[in-house]
Amino acid sequence: MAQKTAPDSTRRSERSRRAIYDAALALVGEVGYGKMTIEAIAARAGVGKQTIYRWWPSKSAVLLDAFLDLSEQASAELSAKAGLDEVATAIPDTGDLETDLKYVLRATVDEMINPKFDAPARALAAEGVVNEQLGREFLEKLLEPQLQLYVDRLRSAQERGQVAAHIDPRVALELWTGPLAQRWLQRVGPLTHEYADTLVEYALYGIAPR
Amino acid sequence: MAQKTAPDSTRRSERSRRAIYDAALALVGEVGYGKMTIEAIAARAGVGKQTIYRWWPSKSAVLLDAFLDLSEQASAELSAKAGLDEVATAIPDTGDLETDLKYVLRATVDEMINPKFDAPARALAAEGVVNEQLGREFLEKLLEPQLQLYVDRLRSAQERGQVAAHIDPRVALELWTGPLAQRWLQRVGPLTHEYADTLVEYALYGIAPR
Amino acid sequence: MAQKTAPDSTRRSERSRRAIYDAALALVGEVGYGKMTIEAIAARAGVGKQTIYRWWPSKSAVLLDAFLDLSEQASAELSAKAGLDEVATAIPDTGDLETDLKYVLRATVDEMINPKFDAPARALAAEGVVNEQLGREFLEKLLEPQLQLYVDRLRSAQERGQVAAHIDPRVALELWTGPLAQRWLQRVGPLTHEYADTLVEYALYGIAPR
Amino acid sequence: MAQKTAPDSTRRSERSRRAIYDAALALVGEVGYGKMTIEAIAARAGVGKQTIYRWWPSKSAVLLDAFLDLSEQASAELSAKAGLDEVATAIPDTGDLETDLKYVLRATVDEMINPKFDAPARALAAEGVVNEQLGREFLEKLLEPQLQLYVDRLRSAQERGQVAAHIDPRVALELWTGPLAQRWLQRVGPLTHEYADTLVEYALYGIAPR
DNA sequence: GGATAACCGAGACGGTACGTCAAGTCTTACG
DNA sequence: CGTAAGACTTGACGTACCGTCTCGGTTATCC
Repeated sequence: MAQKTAPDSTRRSERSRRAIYDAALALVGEVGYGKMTIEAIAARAGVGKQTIYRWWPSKSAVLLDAFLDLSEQASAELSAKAGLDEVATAIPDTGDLETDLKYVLRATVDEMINPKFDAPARALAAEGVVNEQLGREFLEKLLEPQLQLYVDRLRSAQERGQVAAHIDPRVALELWTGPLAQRWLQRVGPLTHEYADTLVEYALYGIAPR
Repeated sequence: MAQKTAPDSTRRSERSRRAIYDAALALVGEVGYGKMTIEAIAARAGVGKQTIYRWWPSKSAVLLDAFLDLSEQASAELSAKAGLDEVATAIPDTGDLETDLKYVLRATVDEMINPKFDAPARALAAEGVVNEQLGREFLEKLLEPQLQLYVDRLRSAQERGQVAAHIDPRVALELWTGPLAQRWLQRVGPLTHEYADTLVEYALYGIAPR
Repeated sequence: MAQKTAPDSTRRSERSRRAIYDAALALVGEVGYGKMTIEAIAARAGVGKQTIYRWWPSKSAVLLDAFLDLSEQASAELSAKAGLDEVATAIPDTGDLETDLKYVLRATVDEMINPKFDAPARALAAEGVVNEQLGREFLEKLLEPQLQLYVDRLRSAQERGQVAAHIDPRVALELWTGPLAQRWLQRVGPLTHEYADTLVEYALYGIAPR
Repeated sequence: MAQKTAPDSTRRSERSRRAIYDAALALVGEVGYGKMTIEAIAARAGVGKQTIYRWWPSKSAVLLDAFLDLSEQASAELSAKAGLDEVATAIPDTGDLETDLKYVLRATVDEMINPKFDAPARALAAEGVVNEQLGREFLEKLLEPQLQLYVDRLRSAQERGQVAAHIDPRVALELWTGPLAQRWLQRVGPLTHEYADTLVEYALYGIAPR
C-alpha cells in the first residue's frame, strides 16, 4: 500500500471544496471540458492548486465529484419542493407501465436539455468513454442507480403481467436508455417529449405487427 | 479575403499523408487519444509539424481522416475477400428481417470488440460528444450512412408486412443501435452475440406480452 | 505596538532547539544550502514548521545560530581537552611573531578543510555576500572577534619592535586573512600548511628585495 | 554521450539572447540574486521560459554569461575610448611596480564600488562559493585571466630586480587581491583608494621593520 | 489541584516558482 | 512551393516549499 500518506480529511476545508465545485461547474459550462484547466479552477475558486491536487487525482475526478454533489443537491431540492421528507428514489408506480415510463423519460429529456446539467454530464460521459477508470465510476455512481430503478419498476410490471415473463429487465431498459443516450451524446436526432413517448411505445409493443 | 492562402493540394505529398495516418492510428492505440500529441505524430511519421498543421486544423481532424481512410480500406478488403467487384453497401435482405438484423448486429459487435477499430473509433466518439463540430462530421460521414442502411432494410420489411405500417424506421433502428452504442461506449454491460440477438427479439416483438 | 506578541522564551523547548540545530547542520552538509529547506529541517528534527518560524526569521538565521552553537561547543571542547578551565581567547604569544602566526594559520587551514565546519561556514559566508544583514551578523559574531585577536597580537609585536611602528594592525592582518579566505571561498589555489607559512613570510618581510 | 540532443546553435535567436542578458542584469540589480527568478527574466525579456532552459542549465549560468558579456563590452568600450585598436590586456608597466599596482588596484576598487558591476559580480561570487561547478567557471573565465596579468607584471619586476628572486608571483599577488576581495565580499572594512595604496605598500615592503 | 495559557507536533491552506511538455507559428535549407 | 527540421512564444502541467493558519495534545505556572 504505497500510498503517499493520504491527507487527513477531518481537517479539510469545506469552504474550499464548495468553491472548487462551483468553479468547476461554472467553467465547464463556459469554456468546455477541454479548455477547462486546473489552474483556472483554482484561480476562480480562490484556492491554491495544491488544494485541488491534494484531494483529487485529475480534472475529471474533480468534475465528477462536483457533478455528484450537484445531483444530490438537485434531487434533494426537488424532493423538498414536492413536500417529501426523503429523497425520491423510485420510478412512480401507478400500475400503468406505459404512463409511468413516459413520465420518467420526459423528465430525463428535460434534464438532458438543461444546460446546467448537460455541460458537465456530457463532459463526464465523453471522458468516461476514453478513460475506463472514470467511465466505471461514472457508471457505478450515476448510471447504475438510475438503471436499477427501471429494473425494479419492470419487475413490478412483470408480476402484474404487463411485461412478458421471459423478458430480462436489465436488457429491456436499454431499449429506451440506449436510444436516449445516443440522441443525447451523438446528436443522432432531436430530443423531444414526442420521441420519448414513441420510444416507450415501440419498446413495449415491438415494431413487428401484433 | 483573409484566407490564409490555402495550400495547393495538387502538390501535396501522398507519402506524408499515409505516414501521418499510420502514425495517428498507431499512437491512438498505444497511448490513447488524450496523450497522443501532434508532435508525436509528426515525429513518428518522419514529418515536419507544419505539414500536419498545413492540412488539418486539429488533432481530432487528423484522426477522423485517418479513421475514414482505415474504414474505406477495410470495407474494400472485405468486399474483395468476398469476391465482389464493388463495396458492399447494404444490409443483407433474405426476406427474414430477424435473421438479417441478427447477422448484421453480430458483425457490429465483432467490430466494436476489435481493438484496431475500437481505439480510434472510441476516441472519435468521445471527442464528438464534447466537440459539436467534430461530432456532426463523425455522424454525417460514419454513422449516418450506416443508419441509412437500416432505414432501407426496414422499409423493405414494411413493404412485406414484417414491420407495422405506423412504425418510423428512423426511430425504430435506434432500438438496437442505441443499446449497442451504450454498451460499447459506456460499458453498461457485456457486448456479446447473445446480447445482440436478444436486442433484435425485444425490438421486434416488444416486451409486453403479445 | 504592532509587535506580534513575541514568544515567551522561558517556555521554549530546549530539545526542539537542539534538534533543529542538528538537523540544519546535517542537511547543509548533505544537500547543500540551496536545497536545504525549512520543511526538511522541521521534518528531520521531528518538529512543527511553526516552531522554526516562531524563533527564527529565515533559513540563514537558523543556520547561523546552529553554526554559532557548533563553534562554541567546539572551542569549549578544545579548551577542555587542553586541560584549561576557560575557553582560549588569544593567539599564542611566544615572543616570536612569525612562529605564532604560522601556528595559528595552520590551524585555520585545518579548520577550513574540515568538512564539518566547511559546509555550514561556506554556506553562511556565501549568503552573507549577498544578504547584507546576515553578512554583518556573520562578520560581527564570527569574523570580527577572530580578527581582533590578530590586532592584539600585532600590537604586542609592535611594542617589542617586531612590527614597524607605522603599520596599521587592522590592515596588516588582512595580508593573511584575505588570501586565506580567497583560497577557501573562491578556490583560487590549494589550501596547505606550506601556503600558510609562505603567506606569513611574504607578509612580514614583503616581496621587494630587502 | 547521453546528451538530450543539444539544440542547434546556428539557428539561435540573437535578439532573445541579448534581451535575456539585459533582463538578468537588470533584475539582479533590482531584486537581488535570491529573488531573481527565471520566470521574471523570461517575462522581462519578452521570451518564453523554454528559450532560457534550452540554452542554459540554471539561473546562475545565465547570469554568468550575461556578466561575461557585460565585461567584454565594457572592456571593449574602455579600449575604444582610449583610442586603441585592440582590447587592453595587460597591467601598465612604467618600470615602477608600486605605481603601476596602485593604479590598477584603484581601478579595481572603483569597479567593485560601481553598482552596475557589483550586483551581478557579487551574486556570482556568492553562488560560486557554494556551487563548485559555477565557482570553477567563474574562476577560470573571470578571475584567472586577471590574476595572470599580475603574474606577468611581477615576473617583469623580478627581472628588473624590483621583486626578490625567491618570491612566487602566483602567491604574491594574493597579498592584495585577497584583502581586496575580502573587503568587497565580506565587508570587513571600507574599500577606498587609500586602502588600496596601503595594501600595495605593506605587500611590497612587509610589516616588519626593514 | 484545577484552570488556562503558552508552546508544541502536525499539516492544510493560498500562493509563487519550478522545470517540463506540447500547442501553434515562424524561419531556414533542401529538393 | 512543399517539405523536414526545429527554434520560438505561450500557457498549463504537476511538484516543491514558502510563510500563515488552525487543530488537538501536552506542560507549567498561577490562582
